[in-house]
Amino acid sequence: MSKTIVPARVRFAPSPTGYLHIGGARTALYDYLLAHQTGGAFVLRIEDTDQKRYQESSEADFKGALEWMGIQPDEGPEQGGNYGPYIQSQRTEIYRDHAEKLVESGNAFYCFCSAEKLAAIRDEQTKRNETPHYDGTCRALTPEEIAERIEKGEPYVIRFRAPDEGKTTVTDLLRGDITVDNSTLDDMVLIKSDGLAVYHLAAMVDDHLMEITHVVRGSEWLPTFPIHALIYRALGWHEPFWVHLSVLLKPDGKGKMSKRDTELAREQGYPIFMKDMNDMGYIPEAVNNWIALMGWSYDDKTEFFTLDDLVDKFSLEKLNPSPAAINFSKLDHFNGLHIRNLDQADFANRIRPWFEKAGYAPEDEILHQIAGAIQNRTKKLTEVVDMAGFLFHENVEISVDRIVNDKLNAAQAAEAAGKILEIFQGLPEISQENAETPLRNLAAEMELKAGQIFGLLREALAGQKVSPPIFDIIPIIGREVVLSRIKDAGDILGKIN
RNA sequence: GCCCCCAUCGUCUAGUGGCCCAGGACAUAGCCCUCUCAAGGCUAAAACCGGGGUUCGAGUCCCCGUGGGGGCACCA
Repeated sequence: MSKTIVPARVRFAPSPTGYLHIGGARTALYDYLLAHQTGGAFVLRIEDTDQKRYQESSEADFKGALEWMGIQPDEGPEQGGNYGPYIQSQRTEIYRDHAEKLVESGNAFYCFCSAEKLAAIRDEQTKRNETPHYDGTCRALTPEEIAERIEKGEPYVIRFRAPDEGKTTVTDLLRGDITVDNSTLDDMVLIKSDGLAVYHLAAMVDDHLMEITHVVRGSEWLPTFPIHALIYRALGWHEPFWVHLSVLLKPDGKGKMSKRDTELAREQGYPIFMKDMNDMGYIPEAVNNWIALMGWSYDDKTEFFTLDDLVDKFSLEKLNPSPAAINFSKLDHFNGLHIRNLDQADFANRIRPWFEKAGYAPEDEILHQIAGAIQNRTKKLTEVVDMAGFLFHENVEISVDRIVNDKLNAAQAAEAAGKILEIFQGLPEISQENAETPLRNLAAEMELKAGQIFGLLREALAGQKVSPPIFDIIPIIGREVVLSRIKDAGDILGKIN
């Protein structure tokens, strides 16, 4: 396996316009894996050149999400580094300088066309079934004209001058060479009339200046990829390795996640945003594993990976260029796997907040026992209170309907409860070893199935149809509670006829 | 409409010309285990988009078609 020998400097460069979602998290994860595998650096850069869409809360959300995933940046706004500042709004001058350089070399030009005019041109072109593109009006302006119009205070942008003849070939690590006709390339805006750079310039300048070796980004950048390479070349820079990740599709495979799908998923208990993962009962180990496998695979067998495994085994070569539909039921599966992989003390700590939120105050010893009883039956942490909350209750409310049926009437049930009570009272310690056989014998004696006795007991102790194993429950609630609950159940059943 | 990318079970995928009458996982169904629910074990059903090439031989290479996705902003 050819691993990247050179330490990779990789950047995760989100735009602070909302919450970090699964797709962004995947990019960040791959960035982290590549950086750590090669002993390079994982850089966080905030791309906030669009003040209209800016959301202040975003940066904290990204930070929190990465922290939760356990993938901290090595360099970034918070941790600093030798290539800062790491926030693009603080690098405006740098982009301007490079835009000027491109103008001087003839690779960019000033453009005074108004937004209205541009829109009109686009409408025309669309009507004629052409690809909307800049019509080149300002390409031939003389330096004098330009100086004059700037002097007059006319707003302007700086556009890249895309070549209009020939072809451009760029190389994506997953797809190989991609060649386009230069005639299909547009004169992209580099500097907006507000003086700020747009992505096409800012990201290229930063990637170069920050010595990024691998640009890992979503495939929505494929159409403008040639422009980006051309900007690098126009500046005389050596290109990084380009990796365009496949898009993540919604679960039915039809299109990428939209706002509506996001809400639908939420209603069904599935998270799209990383911030929701924890509240929805998912643990980061599982989420990382799950996310890593959407668009990447290791071999034909292995699917369970810890973060460390991933750092060790990740490789760009095994990335899959085709779009992948999100599969939430697989997330549930991985969550179960990773929960079971936790050691019991760790699991106990993870479930503690859930019981606390429900108003219980579990002692360490009790919590540890509960953990042992429910760990391998937990898929999402959201379930733990439903499964084990009754253990904290003063009393449980039994359902007679679940006990009494045409195979077992109330009188028999009451009798059975009484017998169970006698058996337990006669035992110095109620454990599986010394109680199971007597219970089974009781069932045989009463011509009942063992399941009926255990079902009755379960209802008496838990007030639930489903619960952890009875002999796991008993030591947790203790002998006194066990006896009194059985007695209560017997009393209730005894009053029915 | 134009440009670009992609194409193996319902879904995620293995497969880099013979090891593939295609392997694994999720989900689904059945069975076993079993005090319930899980977990675990076993089994079943389930795919190489179509057509042309190249080759002794194609899921694997090439072309065309079709389908899916992405993009076409002074957003990223």
